[in-house]
Amino acid sequence: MPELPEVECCRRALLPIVRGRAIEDVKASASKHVFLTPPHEMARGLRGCRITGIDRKGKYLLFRLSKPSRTAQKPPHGATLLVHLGMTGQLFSRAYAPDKHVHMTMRLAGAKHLLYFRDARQFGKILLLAPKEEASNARLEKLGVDGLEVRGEHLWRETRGRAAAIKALLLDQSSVAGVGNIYADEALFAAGVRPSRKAGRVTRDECERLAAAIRTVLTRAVELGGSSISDYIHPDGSPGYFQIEHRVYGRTGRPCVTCGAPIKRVVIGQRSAHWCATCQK
DNA sequence: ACCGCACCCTGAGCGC
DNA sequence: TGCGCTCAGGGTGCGG
Repeated sequence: MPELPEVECCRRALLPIVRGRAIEDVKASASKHVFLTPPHEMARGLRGCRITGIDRKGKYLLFRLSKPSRTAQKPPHGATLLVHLGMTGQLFSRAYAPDKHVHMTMRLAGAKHLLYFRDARQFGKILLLAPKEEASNARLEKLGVDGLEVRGEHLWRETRGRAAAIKALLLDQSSVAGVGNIYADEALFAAGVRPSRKAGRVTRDECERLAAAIRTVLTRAVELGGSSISDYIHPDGSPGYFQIEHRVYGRTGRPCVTCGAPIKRVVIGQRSAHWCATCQK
């Protein structure tokens, strides 16, 4: 499911459902792939915590937790539940009959439905961070500038001297965090830059256009609720609509919306890249 | 430091 | 129906 817009939509939809609620019970599967914190430890650590908020960093969701202290003082607990949705991860809270792909179920005090984490391919990750671990967490530490805030100057610095394709660099979360395959293709089209261009050959002017395109595309996608292709749906089960505005992604062979030439597809960095040979230089 | 590739896992869709 | 193949929005880790 998840690039930045889908993760952000998930965050916004879940926030009013979970904020302020206590976690009464947790059920965890035995998946070694999904649980970076062992399931037992995860369940034990979460039980009794209150969810105070949800932040997002790139494609990660950070559930902020506090634990009522038995001693009268109340220093913030500060633990964080880190969730990455991978390719097929879903977080949702609605009437649902769990199947074999559900890896974690949380019962929240006073909530209408259970909160589910489901992931068929198990590329998603769940991790519990102790209060002081977030700052030193390698996964979070390596994330670059968030896609919604990327500037041309940043892209210019990141791309200098780089021989890899610009698309490969956009997919690298340590340069720009949150951009994935769909939005990289869409942003490159909007900026008129071929995905295969060596990053180091992208001009200063194009870096400005590309950064602006990334921000615009991501912002618009968030407004439309993300792209619902394959199995991405909102926490309440409703779809997003940005796929209607895809101009190159998934449109191989169909006419370019600008010039009519057939959209091409090539593989870059083990991922398919979609682009227009006329409009993108 | 950087780059390209193999790999992790399951399901859907296609041609035969 | 079933088989074998390709494809899928993610990231990590390795050798060169």
